[in-house]
Amino acid sequence: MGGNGEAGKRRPVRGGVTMAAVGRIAGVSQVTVSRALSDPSKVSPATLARIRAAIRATGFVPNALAGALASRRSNLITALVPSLTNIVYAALVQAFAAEMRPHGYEILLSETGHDAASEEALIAAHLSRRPDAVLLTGTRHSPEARRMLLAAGVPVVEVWDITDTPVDMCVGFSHAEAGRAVADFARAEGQTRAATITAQDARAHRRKQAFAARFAQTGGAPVTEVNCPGPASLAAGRAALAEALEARGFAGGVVFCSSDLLAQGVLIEARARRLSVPGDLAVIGFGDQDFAAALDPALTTVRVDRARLGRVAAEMLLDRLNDRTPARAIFDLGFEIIRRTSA
Amino acid sequence: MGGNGEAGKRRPVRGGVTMAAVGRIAGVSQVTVSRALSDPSKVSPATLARIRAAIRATGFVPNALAGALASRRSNLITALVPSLTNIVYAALVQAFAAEMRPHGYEILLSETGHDAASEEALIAAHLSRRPDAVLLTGTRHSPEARRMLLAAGVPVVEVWDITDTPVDMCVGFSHAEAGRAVADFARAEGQTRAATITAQDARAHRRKQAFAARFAQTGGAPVTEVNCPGPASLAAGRAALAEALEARGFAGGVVFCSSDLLAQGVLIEARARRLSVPGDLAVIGFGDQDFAAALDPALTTVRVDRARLGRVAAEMLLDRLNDRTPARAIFDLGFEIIRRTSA
DNA sequence: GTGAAAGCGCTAACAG
DNA sequence: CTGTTAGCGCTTTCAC
Repeated sequence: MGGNGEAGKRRPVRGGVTMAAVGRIAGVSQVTVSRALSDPSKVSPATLARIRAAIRATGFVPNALAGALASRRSNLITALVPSLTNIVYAALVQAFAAEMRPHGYEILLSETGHDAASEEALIAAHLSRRPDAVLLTGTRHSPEARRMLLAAGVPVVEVWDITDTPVDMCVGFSHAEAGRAVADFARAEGQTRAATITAQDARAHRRKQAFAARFAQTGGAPVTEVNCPGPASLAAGRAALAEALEARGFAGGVVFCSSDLLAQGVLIEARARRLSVPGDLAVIGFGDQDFAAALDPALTTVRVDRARLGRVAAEMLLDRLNDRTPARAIFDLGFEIIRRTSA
Repeated sequence: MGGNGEAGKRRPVRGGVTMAAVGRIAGVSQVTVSRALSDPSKVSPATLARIRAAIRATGFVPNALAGALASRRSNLITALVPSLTNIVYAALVQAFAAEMRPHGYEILLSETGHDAASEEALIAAHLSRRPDAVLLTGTRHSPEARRMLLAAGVPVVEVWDITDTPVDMCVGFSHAEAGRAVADFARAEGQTRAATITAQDARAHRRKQAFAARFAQTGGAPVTEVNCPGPASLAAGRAALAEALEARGFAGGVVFCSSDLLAQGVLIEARARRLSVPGDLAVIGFGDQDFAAALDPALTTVRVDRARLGRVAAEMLLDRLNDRTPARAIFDLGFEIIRRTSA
């Protein structure tokens, strides 16, 4: 006992103190309480003090639902990402939220799970909350989704990819360009044979396709393409390398993985097979995650500035929200190949 | 040009179609539209068809703000986690959201950043959205935070830790117990010297303290405690081992890390120093992340079923939301030491 | 500096 | 099966 825990208790009364109640206690009308909260300078110091005391005494927490309904501003930003457990998207959201919160915006976050069909339903669900802005991952959306977004009339930013025809604005980089750049890098290293290991992710597949096409076009051998069934993981990377080597006739060369995690799995599998890296196997990851540089051998990979991506997305939205015109509506953030020792 | 991109366009009219407008088109009153949406069986097939046609024609998206205000149900769950980029919390939220979404609940997510002060402000901000339930990480909250939560009168579940005095309900495990169990494990292995490497995290510190106390109490040497300044990372793990070895007089034995990531860093640093694992250095992680089993040597660690944690938290909340009494308000999920080869 | 009145777009009774 | 009447708790506008 003791404490106010009361574990297991039933739910008490809901919906608490109102501005009207606070006003009654402070001896003012409800509007004055509203003003005290939204713009204290419009209220005399004396009444302000009484109102604040009443707020403290009652534990008043304003009802943002009512406020949003009346003002037509929800201070809510809706965000849709493929996965929360993928560090790439988590870091992006983290940076985005950190930028938006100081401006009074809260983030309503949902996972789409790489599933195009569910995105539409989620967008509808989110729009029903009347967000002030929307953040989406990727630039491929159903026509109906686009229609709803346009009809909602709110700023929209699509991240992690770029397109000439965003719903509103976009910030990211060209995945096809990235794939080609890696192919050129590998060819320049003198690689003639290549394999790709790709997790289930639309953008990863675009990188892979561009890589394979360019690699072959520039004189490399046809690329061995291994697709992992689920999300990226160490184990999937190990299994994929084993498959490439044993079942797909890949005899060594460069391996381009769709994520650093996959690449780490490849590194581990290579060590288990006594293959030298980068001698027998040159390994290239994607994402430049924290651990990439600390691996042994250090992982050569493609860096995308995820935190900057989140910040830029936030800035674009804030520009629109404050009726400023964003410097650019289509922002190519680019990428960078980080050469370390694995390739 | 082309497409409906119109990148850079100004914001069009906000606040869209209302139920009243839909009703006007369908030749019914606004309430009938409401009924058609909430319980189609209460509307005749003929009018239902007309209403649906009108909804499609107008692109009507219901205003959940107004609905929540009127019904006093927001279908919103508020969740507060220390960090989104920490896989431990991300996985928990993922499982939790997956369980809640089919029941019509959306998740408003915020990061507290291990900062107790900001938690209070965030709780207030979240409560202003009138959530139907609240999920919090950890069981240590300011008195004011507890007061607000209690006053809100909504179900609350605290996760990732347990206490006898939850605000409402909790599900997790005892971090002190976990620390002691690891100490016992290490002592049983014949370890007499130990070091801890701990990231900045209140619960990690509780595990460490319990570990150190138990290790010494059972005859082990005083424990070398290294605290990392920031969040866990591979690099931090490497640096911490170096510090223990070079500056803190740790001469080998068992190393208990507050996360698998840190442990992986230790493994890498050990290899770089030509220390054998588990011979010179026995390494124990925490979390049993995906990669733990795939490392070489495979990492001995403490497993906590994060997905189950999320599911159980959701079930507890759903019980309350449906006026059922949860089977238990305090749920000890336990943990398990997974013995692999690193210790 | 303060208040009264009128909604925001919906749900919840209560009639018919 | 359908409509009418009241709000939900705020912000906005216009008075004083």
